[in-house]
Amino acid sequence: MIELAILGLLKEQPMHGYQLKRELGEQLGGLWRVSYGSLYPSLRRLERDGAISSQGAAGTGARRKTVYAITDEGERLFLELLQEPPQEGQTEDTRFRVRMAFFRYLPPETRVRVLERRRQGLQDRLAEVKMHLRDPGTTDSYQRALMDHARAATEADIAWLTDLIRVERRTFEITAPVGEQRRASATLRRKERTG
Amino acid sequence: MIELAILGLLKEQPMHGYQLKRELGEQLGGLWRVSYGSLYPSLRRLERDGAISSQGAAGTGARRKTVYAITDEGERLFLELLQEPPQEGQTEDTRFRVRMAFFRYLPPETRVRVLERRRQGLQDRLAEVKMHLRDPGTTDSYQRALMDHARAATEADIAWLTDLIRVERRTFEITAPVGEQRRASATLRRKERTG
DNA sequence: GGTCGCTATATCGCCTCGATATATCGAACG
DNA sequence: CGTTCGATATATCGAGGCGATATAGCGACC
Repeated sequence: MIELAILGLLKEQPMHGYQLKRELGEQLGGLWRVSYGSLYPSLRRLERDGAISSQGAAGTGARRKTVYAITDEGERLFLELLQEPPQEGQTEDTRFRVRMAFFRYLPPETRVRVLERRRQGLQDRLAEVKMHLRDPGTTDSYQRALMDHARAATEADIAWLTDLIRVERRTFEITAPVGEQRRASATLRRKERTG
Repeated sequence: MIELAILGLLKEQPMHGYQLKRELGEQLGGLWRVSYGSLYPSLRRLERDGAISSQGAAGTGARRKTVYAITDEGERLFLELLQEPPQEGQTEDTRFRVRMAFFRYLPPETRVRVLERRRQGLQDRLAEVKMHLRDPGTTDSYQRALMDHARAATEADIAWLTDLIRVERRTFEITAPVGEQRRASATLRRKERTG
């Protein structure tokens, strides 16, 4: 997940670690902040895997500024991570946010697919929460309040996504030529079963 | 955080690991699910620190059922963790949820204090998000949509908390005798400066 | 001229997580 | 009767995330 964010920023311009940390805070609107303990090991991994290249020097001592740039392999990896299916862990919320922050690099068709997968995930979660609310075993008022709030928040999230999807589809239909449009609609209709 | 949840469940009755994992999913309404990779090491730590005690046996081979029970030290630790000040990390949301699931073990006065600290944290976050929204540098429509959604969600959370606090205060004022009430109000007014 | 705070890289230990290994048990099936 | 399946139950592995902290050059300010 942090790899996706790093690659997304390096796609715009080469940067050094410290700068990446700041930008990650600003670009993503404080929605997520990385720690050095995650950042530097990730840079090592990415370089090891050939997704980024470093060119050190420029500055003495602690002012070294090891500048990292994205490679072709990195560009490929970026697009792969951007479309990756949801992993359904507890970090999935953050993962989705980071992905959406770089949506502009995906074609409208793929954007809609990612958004719909996310919505499906939330609908599953909503069903689960509702089931728990129906369970008469949970009598603790605070636990019920938590669940009810989770229900409301999830419903709001779903409504927001539905709106986004609608807007995205409209852009898509205006932009795409007729042939493209029909093929894309078929894809959209098919996706529910395959996911 | 997982320690708090384990202690909270063991407070009600002794349990073995597998049972704990199930209960954590049910009791907390699917708001959080623990993995074995977190559960068993945590049980080891808690036992090492004397917060829980295990009494193995009962069953042959893999059906051992190592039953864990909370100790006096565990009860002390539980209350300490339950009131612990916010750490402001990315896991703070989950931490708050787990804490609130065991609110019944805290006196109303302390509950209000925890809720208000949480609200203050969210207000800080809201201010940050709003600042980012005001920044004209962020032109990406998806990033702006994310921030605006974060704003709305945070505002909804704050409103929810405000409501909870109001209800909690009312319960408090009805329950507490006059002397208690005055002392408690002073504590509440003082808290902003000390935190 | 001292010290405060920002820039910058790096590492430590602890914890979390998903996956997986291992093994027992009851029920279901033919 | 055997066997196969799924639930119960404990445990560990490697990869990775996180907060704290170390180190050190640097400009600004009084």
